[in-house]
Amino acid sequence: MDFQESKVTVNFIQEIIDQDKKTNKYHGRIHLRFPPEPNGYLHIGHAKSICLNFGLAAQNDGLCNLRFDDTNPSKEDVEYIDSIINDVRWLGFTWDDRLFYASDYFEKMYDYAVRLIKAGKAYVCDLSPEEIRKYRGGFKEPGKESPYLSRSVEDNLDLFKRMRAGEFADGSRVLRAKIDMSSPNLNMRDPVLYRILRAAHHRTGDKWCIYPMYDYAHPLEDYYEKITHSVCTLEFEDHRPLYDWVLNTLNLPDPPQQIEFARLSLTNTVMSKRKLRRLVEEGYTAGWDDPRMPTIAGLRRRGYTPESIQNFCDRIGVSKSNSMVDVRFLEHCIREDLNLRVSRVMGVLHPLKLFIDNYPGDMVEEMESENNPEDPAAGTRKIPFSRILYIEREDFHEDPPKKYFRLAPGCEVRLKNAYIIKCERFVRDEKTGEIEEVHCTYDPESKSGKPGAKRKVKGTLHWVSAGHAVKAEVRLYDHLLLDQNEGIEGQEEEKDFRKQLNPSSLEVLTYCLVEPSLAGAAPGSRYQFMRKGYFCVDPDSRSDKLVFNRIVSLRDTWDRILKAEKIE
RNA sequence: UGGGGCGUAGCCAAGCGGUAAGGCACGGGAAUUUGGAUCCCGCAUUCGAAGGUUCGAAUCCUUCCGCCCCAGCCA
Repeated sequence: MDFQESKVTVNFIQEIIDQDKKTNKYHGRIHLRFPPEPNGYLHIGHAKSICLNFGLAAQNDGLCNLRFDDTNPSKEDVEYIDSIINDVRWLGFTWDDRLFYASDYFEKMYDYAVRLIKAGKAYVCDLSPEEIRKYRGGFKEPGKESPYLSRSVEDNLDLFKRMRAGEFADGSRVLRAKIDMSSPNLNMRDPVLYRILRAAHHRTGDKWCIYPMYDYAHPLEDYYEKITHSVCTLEFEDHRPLYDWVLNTLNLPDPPQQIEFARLSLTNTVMSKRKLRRLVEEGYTAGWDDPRMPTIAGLRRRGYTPESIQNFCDRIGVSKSNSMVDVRFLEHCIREDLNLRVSRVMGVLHPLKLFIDNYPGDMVEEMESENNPEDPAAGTRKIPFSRILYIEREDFHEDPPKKYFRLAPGCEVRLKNAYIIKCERFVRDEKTGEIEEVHCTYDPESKSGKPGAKRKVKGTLHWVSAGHAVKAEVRLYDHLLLDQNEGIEGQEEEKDFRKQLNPSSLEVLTYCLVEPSLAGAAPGSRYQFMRKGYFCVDPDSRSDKLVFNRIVSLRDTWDRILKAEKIE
């Protein structure tokens, strides 16, 4: 009997859903939403939320909406709407016709505010922003009631209508909830529901000059869309009583419930919008889609697959404890994915010329190579081999360190899918002292596939044929931050942020040589450069100038041995 | 020292009164025409700490300690 591996992930939110299904809360319906504010680009932290919400919906036969929480026109822009839609779709999620905007509900929300006023639960307050702050009190002192608290319903109705009509200046009045100025939860001290803000909205234009605040708008948006489980991040925990207050005070049936989880933090990575913006605006990175950025756009350009990101998000788990996930786990996820699906090719990043002195100068052989040892169906291809080759500079050592099993004088090594060669001598540039050429002889009997190839040789090198190789630029990326920890959000000094930046997060290699099968490789296509890592053709790539991004290196045991010895 | 949360290995994270899953990282080994992938093996006598309840506690109770969030007309 063949059990289908169930893909249901259980976390504390799923447990709540299970319970709600059992009690038939919401009549068995499960409906979630991903509600970004269109004020920036999506990043891997948003991906966690996207995968959570859409994933929970999918595994519960529910639905998940995409909704723009566009209640603050002064910070928002259509540019972001487009990028967010594109990114969520790229990640692999669909919302059918359920793309919504909070701004579509402005009229309804206004009516509900009128209801609150009529119920004596909201009032227009003329206090200035500074006065409101003073009246709010502090953590230890209770707040004071607004002098405008006891305005009549009629006056409030009139004033609110005139706020909407544009009779008052920005900031001169607000609509406030009438709750409790002495609440230990500052969010309940008569929070602002509506403010006057003359800013052109990207969707409603100048139709409105008052805009609802998040705490008032969000529960209503959820209610209008018949959301059942409103998942958000931990910092909104304190707002939940207010979320519930709005719904309960308006006496709305089947009120959605807010559930909070911990946002994602990644080691060696910046995640706050503010810092991401600084990276772009101060020119540390080339833009929002710079392959070093943890934005969806950056990861996409870097070469990450949507599947690997989804898998990562599914596997890190969901909880309420602030956590810092090791970025190496993300790297593991992309390696794991690409290992199975991507073709192996040979590319030399730091070329060193190698002559096979006993190989005929006019001969070219086509060497057969498996495209992917993990996937026989990927087939094979031919790679030209000739007398003059290039190998990786680090694959030759005139005086090899111990445990080194690559090329060195007098030593034998195998050229992948070709011959076993022996190093006879090398040529050094007199002026620079740099090694310019390595001369070898080959064993004609050792051609790959032939019986003579069966000999044990300690190392295998990748190579390209000098006369056939294609030039390429390769961009190597490293973590944005040197530190494992991002640093406490908002606490660190400006200069500390700069100090944390990795000065060598980008290394551009302008003269690399790749095998000829890569000529004309399309932007977005991914390969494994054998022994080096996974690479993706950048959009900057042209047919006459290939450009590759290194997605992630291969695990490098040799590198670890070297580092371990350095420490000893 | 007001309120709301959170503490299980280096990092995530299961666990829901019956004797510490899994993954990443790390270490060792096998095999290998990628020092990749794969495969084995190891990696918490203990769950922030101390008391208590219980035959039995990471799970229940008490106290303490540590960390995070909140005083926008941002979300």
